[in-house]
Amino acid sequence: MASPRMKMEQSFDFGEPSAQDAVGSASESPGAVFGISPPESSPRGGRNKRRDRPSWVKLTYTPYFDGHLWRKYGQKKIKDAEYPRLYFRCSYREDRQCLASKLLQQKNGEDPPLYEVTYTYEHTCGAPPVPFPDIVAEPQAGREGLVLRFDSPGGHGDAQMQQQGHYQSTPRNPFMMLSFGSSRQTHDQQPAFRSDLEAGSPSFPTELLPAPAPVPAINGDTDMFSTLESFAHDFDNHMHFSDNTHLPYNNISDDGYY
DNA sequence: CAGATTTGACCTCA
DNA sequence: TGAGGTCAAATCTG
Repeated sequence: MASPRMKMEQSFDFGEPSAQDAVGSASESPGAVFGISPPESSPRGGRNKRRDRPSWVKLTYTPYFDGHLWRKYGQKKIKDAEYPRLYFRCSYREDRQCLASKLLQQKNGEDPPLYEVTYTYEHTCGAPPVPFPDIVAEPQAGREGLVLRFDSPGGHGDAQMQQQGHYQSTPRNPFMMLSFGSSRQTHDQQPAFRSDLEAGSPSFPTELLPAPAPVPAINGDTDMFSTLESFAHDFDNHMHFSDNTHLPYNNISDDGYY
C-alpha cells in the first residue's frame, strides 16, 4: 500500500531532549518515574538495536499484567525465533509523550508459556496502576491446563471490577480469567492469553481504569512508585497455585530479571 | 462511530 | 544488506 509515509520526523522523536530528560538515565536512576523499574544493571548493552534507549528484560509468565496499559502496534516474525515478537507501547504515548514500550517474545511452548519482555524507557505518563487482582491458578475441570482466576483483593480494584458488571463471570475479560490451554491452541503462535491477543482488547481493559490522573510530580511520587514496583515484584506473591499445580520457575532469577 | 488490532511496507542500524 | 523496529491504512470490534 503506497502510503505517503511520514518518516521519522513525526511529532515524536526519540532524540528529543525533553523526552530523554523526562525518562532520565535508567541506568543511573533505578528509581523509576512510574511503573516497573529497570533493575539498574540489566541494560542490554550491545544487544539492543537502538542502543541509546534504556531497556531491561524480564522473564514472566504473565507479560500482560505489569500495571500499565499497552497498545499493540506491531508483530513480527523474528528470524530463528519460534514465536513472533509482539510490540507494545504505552497507551498514553500521544497524550502524555510517554515513551515506554515493550517487546514481547514468547520463549517456549510450555504450559503456561514463558515470555521474555523487553521494556524500553520508563513510563512518564503517570497513569494510575492497574489494580492488581488476587490471582488463583487452578486446573481446569476435565481439561488440561490452568485457569487463572482473578479475585478481587478488595478495595478500589474491587469496586472497579464490579462496575464492569461481569464480575468473575466473563471469560473474555482478561481480568477475570486467563486460560492456559495446553489442549492444542491451534495457532501455536498465539500465546495462551487469548483474551488479550485474539479478542481485540487492550492489554488491560481500559474501561477498568479510573480517569487518567494528572501527571504526578516526578519527585513526589514515591508512594505510587513503591506501590507499582511492589505490584510487579509481588506478582508471585499474589499468585496462588492450588494443589499439585506448579510452574517451572527455575530459570528465572530473583525478580524475574536477568 | 471511535478506538484497538492487524499486517505489509518502510526505515534504521549493525 | 538483512534483521529488527515502527508506521499507518485497512480492518475489526464493542
